[in-house]
Amino acid sequence: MGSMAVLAADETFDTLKEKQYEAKREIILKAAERVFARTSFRKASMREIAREAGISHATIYRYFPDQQTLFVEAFLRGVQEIVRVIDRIMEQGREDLLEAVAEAFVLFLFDNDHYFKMMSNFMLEGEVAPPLYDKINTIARSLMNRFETVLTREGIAVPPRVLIHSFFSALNGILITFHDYPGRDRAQIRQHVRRLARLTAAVFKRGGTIEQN
Amino acid sequence: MGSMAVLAADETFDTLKEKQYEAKREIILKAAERVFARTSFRKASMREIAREAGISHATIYRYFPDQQTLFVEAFLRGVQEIVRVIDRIMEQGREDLLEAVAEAFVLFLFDNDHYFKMMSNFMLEGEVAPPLYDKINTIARSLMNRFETVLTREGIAVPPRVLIHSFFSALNGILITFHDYPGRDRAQIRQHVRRLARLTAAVFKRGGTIEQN
DNA sequence: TGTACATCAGTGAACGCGCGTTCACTGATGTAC
DNA sequence: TGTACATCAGTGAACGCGCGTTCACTGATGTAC
Repeated sequence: MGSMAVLAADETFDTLKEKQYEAKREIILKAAERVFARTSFRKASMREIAREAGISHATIYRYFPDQQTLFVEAFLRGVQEIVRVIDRIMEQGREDLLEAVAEAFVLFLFDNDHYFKMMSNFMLEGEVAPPLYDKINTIARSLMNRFETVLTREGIAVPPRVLIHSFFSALNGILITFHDYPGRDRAQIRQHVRRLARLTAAVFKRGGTIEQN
Repeated sequence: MGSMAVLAADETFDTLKEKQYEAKREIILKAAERVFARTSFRKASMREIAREAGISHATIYRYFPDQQTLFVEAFLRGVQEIVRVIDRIMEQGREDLLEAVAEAFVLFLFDNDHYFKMMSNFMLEGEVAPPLYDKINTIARSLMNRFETVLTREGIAVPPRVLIHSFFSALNGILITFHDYPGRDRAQIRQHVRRLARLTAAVFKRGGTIEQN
């Protein structure tokens, strides 16, 4: 809607048509995300996504060649947001920067846990086309660059790549390990995950200056 | 075969029959594990497991009520081994105990990576019957107890539960994050995972004495 | 020892389901004259 | 302005597949007399 209200000066029928095409893709992607969030991405079927978008399931194939492409695109859209979230935190220049970044990272993926599930799935099953692979890696790398920046600010002079990897891994591990902590409700788990992320950050701050072995 | 060769003194036809029944279950479970290892547990079908065991797929249902039960039982058998592996290391009483334990844990799950996949799946999808849940938790808890013991030996007096959780998470995270490190072959990834595990152990040793925040 | 019967492990065929994807068609919109 | 035609987004129905599970049956083995 919003994108249609304002027309650029050089708008032509063709560019408008293109925009409409994009807008429709967008609608399908959003519908997919809603279905992922509601159930699990593993159970999300083309039929249900279509129902959510208010169209026939056959229509989806006018906009996406197949299911995998649709899923991957939805995933990438969402997960890129995380870099923006972290950048916002880094601009604040707070005392407990590493803790804050760790917390933000972990809570984002906890609150949007279908992204984390999809990520885990891609990482574990690993049957993804190379271009997707590259995109995922680009995101991962830009995350790790940010971790590196913060760790450096924390006084760990040029932390070795392996240390960044360990830290990144540790945060991912919290999410997978406590995703379904038994006997606790979601709010409690969230709190626990938050605490673990901050603790992990503190541990790496303290213990991060390591001689190679 | 081996189990049939020696008969106990009080063997009866009934106990023998029972043993045969158990032996057949065992054969199916082993076949399942082989199929998991060869492909992915997600693609393992009842038909393929039956083929691997040299029986009809209908026969499996004489020994297991359904697929989920079979999978879970195969998983539990395998994954319990990890506690034994770690105990063996702890008995050695070496200098770098925490590193060695971390390495053993991570390499076991790397080399038997279908267990890790199944574990992740159970944790993430979380639709498992309560009794299974209890068993998984029992294993997880006994692992964490061992980590606690080692961390204590390392001089971290009574490490708080959250610290153990963080450490355990960190190791799991290494496995999921670098499961499919792009552009490296399996041997290289194994080496990297090993290094990360040892580094993580070192970081937690150094940075583990933390005031609560 | 021999015979009729019962049991039950093992099985191939079939059921039923949900799914991703394709097909053949419709009808609204745009285009040419 | 009106008419014949072309395009193409959108669709319901149908295809084909693989799967978990069940069914009805077989035939080997054990049991009773």
